[in-house]
Amino acid sequence: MSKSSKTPRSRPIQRDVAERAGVSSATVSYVLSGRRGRANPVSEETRVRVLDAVKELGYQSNHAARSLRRHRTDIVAVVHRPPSNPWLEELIEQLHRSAVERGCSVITVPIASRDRAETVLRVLRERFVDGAIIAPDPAIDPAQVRALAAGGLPLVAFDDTLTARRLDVVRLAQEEACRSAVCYLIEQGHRRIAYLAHDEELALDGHGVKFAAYRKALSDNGIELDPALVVPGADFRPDAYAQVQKLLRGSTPPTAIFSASDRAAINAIWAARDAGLGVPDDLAVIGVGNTKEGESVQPALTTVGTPQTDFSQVIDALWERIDDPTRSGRELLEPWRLVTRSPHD
Amino acid sequence: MSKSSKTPRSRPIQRDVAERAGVSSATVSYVLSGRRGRANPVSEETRVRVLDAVKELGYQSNHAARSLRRHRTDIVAVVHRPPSNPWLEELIEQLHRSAVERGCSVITVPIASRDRAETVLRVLRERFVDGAIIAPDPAIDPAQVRALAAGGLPLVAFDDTLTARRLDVVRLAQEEACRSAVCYLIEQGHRRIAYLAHDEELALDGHGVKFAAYRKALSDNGIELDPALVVPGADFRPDAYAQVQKLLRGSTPPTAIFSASDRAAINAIWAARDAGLGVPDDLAVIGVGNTKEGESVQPALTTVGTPQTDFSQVIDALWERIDDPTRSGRELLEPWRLVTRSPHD
DNA sequence: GTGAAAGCGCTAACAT
DNA sequence: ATGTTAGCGCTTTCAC
Repeated sequence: MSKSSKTPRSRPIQRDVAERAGVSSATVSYVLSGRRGRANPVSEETRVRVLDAVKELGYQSNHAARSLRRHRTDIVAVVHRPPSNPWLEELIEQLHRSAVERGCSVITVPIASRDRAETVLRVLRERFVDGAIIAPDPAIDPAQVRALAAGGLPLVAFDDTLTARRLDVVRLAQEEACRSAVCYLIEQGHRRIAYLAHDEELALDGHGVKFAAYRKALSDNGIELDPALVVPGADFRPDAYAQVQKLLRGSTPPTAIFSASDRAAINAIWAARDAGLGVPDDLAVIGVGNTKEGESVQPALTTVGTPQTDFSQVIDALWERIDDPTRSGRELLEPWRLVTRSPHD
Repeated sequence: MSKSSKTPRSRPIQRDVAERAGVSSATVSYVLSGRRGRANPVSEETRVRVLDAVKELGYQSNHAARSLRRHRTDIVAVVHRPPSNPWLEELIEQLHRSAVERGCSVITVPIASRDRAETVLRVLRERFVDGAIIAPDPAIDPAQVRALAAGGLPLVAFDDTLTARRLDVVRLAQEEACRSAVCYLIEQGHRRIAYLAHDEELALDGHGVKFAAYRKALSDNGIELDPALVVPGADFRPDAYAQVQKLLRGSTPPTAIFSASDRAAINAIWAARDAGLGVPDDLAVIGVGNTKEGESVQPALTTVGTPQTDFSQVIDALWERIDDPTRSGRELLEPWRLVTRSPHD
């Protein structure tokens, strides 16, 4: 009895292909993966026979076995907190384009909240991926990012506070940019400035950088924070619309809004316009993200964000770190800026 | 010399833990993964020793090895075409909640265009995941979905035409619902109805169901299709705004718009309002998706989509198929409907 | 140019 | 209650 008559498997394996082509499993591997490092090719005749057998059997290589052996998965991840946004999708798109050249696939790992991070990060911890980019403001404890990096996982994180130790970090200088945005409103004479926060930011103890920037700008200018002006809603458009609508109907409505997302800022503008208010005369609005969308609102949205969206530096940093995981940490600078736009038309 | 003095590895492996705890590698496995099927537990004392060793060494199990052995990865994927949308994010969120109970992680596989599908689907073909949900209108050739299912991959696909053979399909009856939406506009007396399409739909030869529905509704009512009224822009808000703005400035502007997404429909409404037109009097707009956001626009958006967003049936179908991949294909019905909303307030 | 064989790190029978 | 052992399916020396 030959080896071939083992218990029937659900999917064909390399050995099945080898037997069908009348070669060894090693040869099949050479044909499919190329003989790395060696110049010795497989003869054209065998190559064809193997390829035919592959097609006939519908063979697909087994990823687990391959990556166990090769110590790499050829998959990279983008870790982010939903909801998605155009900035993130551009990052993923560019990573994708770059990844195909390396024969690498891109997946995303959405993490909705910190309490869920621990379980989901298994995908990174257990080396399911060769490396990852961590998008700004993920729902992950910084300590977990450090732990992943310390574990040797190639990582590039958009983060302003993490030390660039065993990972690369991209500095956005979010707090400074956000502070300048709120100060800008104050310079325009605004005193009652509302803050439209991401839902999870208000839930966290330490609060996030954007809220910190907001508070700092107010206190630096001797303005007392009115808790009634700090509301959630930056995550979802309908929430933003409803929250702003409620604010504007209040007894002492704000004259300006600083929104943690462009998304919400735009809905704030709509809520104001639907309430019969002029923007920016009756209500000034500043968003965060510098998305294309902000350019087509009426009036165009003043916002805070990265001036450009060329992620090649970031992506290259990831590839380099994957190729040399022990490389010392690097710090990239893509500082956010205040992008003021005057009403157009 | 004991086995322990092999060449130094980058990460500790089970054997390292075993040696440190003075037990066998099998015991470590039992402690960490539980003794599946068996009732025999590990003694409390060894358990603690092993766990201590794990912590001291910072051991993380190797996913490739584990899944090679266990024939499962405990990872499921959601395949979709960017940009993301609230409906999709709700699906992912619910899948997530359900997955953690099974000790399963969720990843997403964004596929931007068909020509990129082949390479990216490696993640599914090579059994990187235990199963997948394919969101509506993915950038994948139906033949590829069939091939994946035929290969034995547990799959649940939102699709109206695929045969529920070796996969489960969720029928949305998109075309019928979209047709009824366009017919609704025609009944209101509209003759010049524009179609705001997803970018890739216009690029494809066969065109998509939404465009087909649009054409059918027009021809059924004896209205000739004006190519000038079929424009892309449904993917990105600024594009939608610009396209509608251009349409409205044309010599013979449309009186109604059928948009392939709520997202774009809402921007169509704003383009109209910004152009000084009344909605729906001067321009009627219908979207697709039945998103929450459509409720807070002024006027509220009439749309086409799933009335509810409880995905438990779909998610359960995935788990059942993963547990029994040979189960015959099932057909789920979540038909889209026309959701008419009159101007509110 | 091709094959034999030794693992990659883990789990699960089976033995003790 | 714990250890021994035989692989999972693949890649990669090394020998021919």
